[in-house]
Amino acid sequence: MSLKLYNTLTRKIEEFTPLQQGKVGMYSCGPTVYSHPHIGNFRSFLVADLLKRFLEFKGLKVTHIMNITDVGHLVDDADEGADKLEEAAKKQKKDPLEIAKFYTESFLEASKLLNIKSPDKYPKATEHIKEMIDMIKILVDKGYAYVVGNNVYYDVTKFANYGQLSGNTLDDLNAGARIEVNQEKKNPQDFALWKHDTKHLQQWDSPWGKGFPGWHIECSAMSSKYLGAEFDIHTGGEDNIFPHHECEIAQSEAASGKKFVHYWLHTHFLLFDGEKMSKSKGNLYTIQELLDKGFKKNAIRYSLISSHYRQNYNFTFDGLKAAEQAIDKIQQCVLLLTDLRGNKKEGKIREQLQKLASNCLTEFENALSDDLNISKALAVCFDFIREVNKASDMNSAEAAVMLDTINKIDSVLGVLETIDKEVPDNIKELAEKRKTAKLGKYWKIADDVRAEIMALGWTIEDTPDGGCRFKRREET
RNA sequence: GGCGGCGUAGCCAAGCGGCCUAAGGCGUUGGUUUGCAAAACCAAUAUCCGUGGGUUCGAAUCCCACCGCCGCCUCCA
Repeated sequence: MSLKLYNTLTRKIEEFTPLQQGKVGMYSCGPTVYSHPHIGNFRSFLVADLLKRFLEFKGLKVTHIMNITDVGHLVDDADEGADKLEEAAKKQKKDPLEIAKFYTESFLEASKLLNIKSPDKYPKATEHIKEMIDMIKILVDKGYAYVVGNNVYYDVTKFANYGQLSGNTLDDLNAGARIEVNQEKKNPQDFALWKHDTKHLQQWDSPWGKGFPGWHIECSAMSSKYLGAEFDIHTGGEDNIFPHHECEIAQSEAASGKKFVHYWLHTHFLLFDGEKMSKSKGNLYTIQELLDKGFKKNAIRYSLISSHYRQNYNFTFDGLKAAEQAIDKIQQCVLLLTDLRGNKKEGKIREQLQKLASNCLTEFENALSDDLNISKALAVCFDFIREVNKASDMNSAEAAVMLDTINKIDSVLGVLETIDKEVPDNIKELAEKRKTAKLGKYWKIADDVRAEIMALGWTIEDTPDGGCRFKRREET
């Protein structure tokens, strides 16, 4: 089944056709590294990860780029004031790059915990100033941008399609203007490509004097450098639609004369307990804070990807607990299958089971092909698991097929732990002790030993064949 | 003010005109299994999809009105 995606640009669900057969170029707006990223940021990054993994599941070769913004966007409006990185730098009395480095590491660490596949490149804004300047020069040469003193602005009236992505018209924007008009600009909506400000800590030389780049140009410059002027997919949070992505389109298409991005995907905001997350409400949790509360990292991942990306998902602690249980259910099935596969029970793969597995994968793919219908995909997964649990008479070849199916599903979901087979000797000894007690029907002793094993952080479960299975109650 | 979305069981959440006497997960209750557990399996947990109208042979799904909630509109993923 072909992939269908909702394209913000056309406001329609469209069939996805890559520019080059079998290959996909994908750009995701990454973090601005001035603070620890929170779960809301990560929902957007996880949606990009889910999409990328699914494209790969379908056999496409994905080139994925995610920028790291280490030169700040401006705090107030696009024209005045300090930028966020600079503010953090001043507050902490540190160099902006030091701040950026610190939070970049925090971001990368959390990404790793959430099992986000590393993009092919994480380009940094400060390492692409030259590319940005080159693009600004082109825009000035072509007449889309104008220079006023040491500043360069983009003239939005020169770009006919300005507003196409967000649905804003210049008239609407004029009417709703909430900020004071900068006298230098020809039109209130014109945005800065290059700014001069002697107070700014980060400054670079340019044809227009010392200054720093505007806050949209980096994505235009870096995406074209790594993916070409025209590419397939661009992802980001819903708030990026305007002005950021609108301005990106204006810059990129004006500079190259080509269509910029074919499919725009925007993840809606996460709510926490039904409310918008914000600093003032104190509900902007970071990954580390949730781990500190005892939640598991894959439960966080599961929770954040388990609802549709174009829906405001309501994130709750209860939801996180439910996610832990759901993952356990899959994990438990993997344990069962691993045992069955190792049982050396010979036999052919029964047609009925072969079909169960292949149907599961087909339906899973169909579900996600429908604009990433993850709820449906998870339902397929759990239906499959129920059937597998019922077929406990499987031979090892059959178990291997089922295991393979779950692993393929998890190549997209990315929530399973690799099963740690290393059971410590002391746990094994206790298990032996319990077994002996059980054989002698000394139930009290057997139960005490089980409690002891529990206290050591392991769970012991008896299997029907008289053996037992260990599970470590994982720390996060 | 402009634009957009949502309201489905105790909770989360699919379904978007007939296969719905409404998926799936979590939770709860009962049962099977077990020495007891755990896990698993079975069954029950919405006769109905915010409210009121309408269209239709047929609506959770389309239209209208109303109520409630939420998001975006140059800080934000």
